[in-house]
Amino acid sequence: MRKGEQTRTLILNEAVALASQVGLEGLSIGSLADRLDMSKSGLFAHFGSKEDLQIRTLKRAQELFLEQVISPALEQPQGLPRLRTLFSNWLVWLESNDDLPGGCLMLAASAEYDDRPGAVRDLLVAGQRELRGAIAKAIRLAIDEGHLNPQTDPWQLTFELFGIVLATHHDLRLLADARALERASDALERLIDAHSWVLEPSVPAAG
Amino acid sequence: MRKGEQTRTLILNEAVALASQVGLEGLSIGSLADRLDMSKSGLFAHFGSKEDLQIRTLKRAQELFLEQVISPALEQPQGLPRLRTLFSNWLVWLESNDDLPGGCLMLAASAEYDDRPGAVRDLLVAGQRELRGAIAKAIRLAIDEGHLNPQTDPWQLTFELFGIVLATHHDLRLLADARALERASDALERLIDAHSWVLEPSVPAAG
DNA sequence: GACACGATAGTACGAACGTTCGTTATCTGC
DNA sequence: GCAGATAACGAACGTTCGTACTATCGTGTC
Repeated sequence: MRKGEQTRTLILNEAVALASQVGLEGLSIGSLADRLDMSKSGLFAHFGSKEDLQIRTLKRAQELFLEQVISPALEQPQGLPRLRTLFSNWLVWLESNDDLPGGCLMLAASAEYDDRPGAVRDLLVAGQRELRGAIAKAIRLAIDEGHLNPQTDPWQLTFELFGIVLATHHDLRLLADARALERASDALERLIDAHSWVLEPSVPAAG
Repeated sequence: MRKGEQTRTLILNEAVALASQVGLEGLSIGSLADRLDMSKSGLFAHFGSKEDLQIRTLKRAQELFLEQVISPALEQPQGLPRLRTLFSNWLVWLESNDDLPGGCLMLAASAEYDDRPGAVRDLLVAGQRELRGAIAKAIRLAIDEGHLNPQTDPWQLTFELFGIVLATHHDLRLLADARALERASDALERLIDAHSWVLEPSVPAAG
């Protein structure tokens, strides 16, 4: 009973790494077995189907994200500190190659499955909804703490923050441009500035 | 000679549509032939290899992007009008299902190939560099026209603008959330505001 | 109208895919 | 240390993949 779960975890960790590079669809049972010096059938026995393997792999990645990005942020005080920690953890998650040599698996899978209905897509949507909710909540708390302007729309700010993360991931991965991290930080600060308390609203010259 | 190019164009248009849904890697010659009521071998004869098909498909999509997004924007006067047109054309491109029922092929392919070296990836990188350059140039012209603050970093603003587009694509595709378009517009306006001329810098209450 | 050539179809191939099977090896609880 | 359960194996299934070779069809030209 114990040995089974042990190797299953081993398999899933390798699956997360491999899928981050070739995608959840490109993840093949044969190549995964080769990487682990296992037989194809021996590996397959741990999962009823390929879809099951894909789902468990995705869930494992979501678990890692929770451990490495969300949870540490929740230990920070409410408001901007928590929000900033969340963001910087997220950037580390994007560039860290320890568990995900091919970048964030959820982002890769989102692009891969946005037009493929099924359990994998449903899981992605659920995870994304949860994540957006968590960010919006953190923003709401920052408003409550007086760190952000109460006119701030949490969902709008969440949207824009997510956009920065996406652009960072894109530039890090496709363009291999490390400046993306600095750009992301700058963008975050400008975003926070724009939603901070102001004595006088800014006055455009023309308009 | 003429018939060949004609059907090749037909094939590529269908390939763009199919690849936007299943990805350039998921694009298979057999299924593409079925869709066009052609034989696999007859279709294959038009392309020396699958990679060639993938590359031509991607180039066709880049062509469409140029026609539908970039070129119309260049007909607008320099500065913010051109920048706004570029952006709104881009949003239409994202949601329009005429040519790309599965969303922007370049964005999908970028996620798919960011870890697969080869000609496809090289083409993606080149296209992305070109696009970023075009946006940055439009921003520079907006600065020259006095529409934007001369302290604006064109590359930074390009990065953030691209992030909004990515977030919009993500929300439209994965979450099927049409509000993304409004969020994108709001985000763009805030971004422009932040880089417009101001009489007095905004003063945060705390800091 | 026949010829030539490009365009399409047909067939076959080796490899890889996910999956199932029966068997063997290894672990675990008594 | 034995018995039963679990884990891993190797082989084979049918299907699909990309690709190659050959034959037929359609079209444009003299």
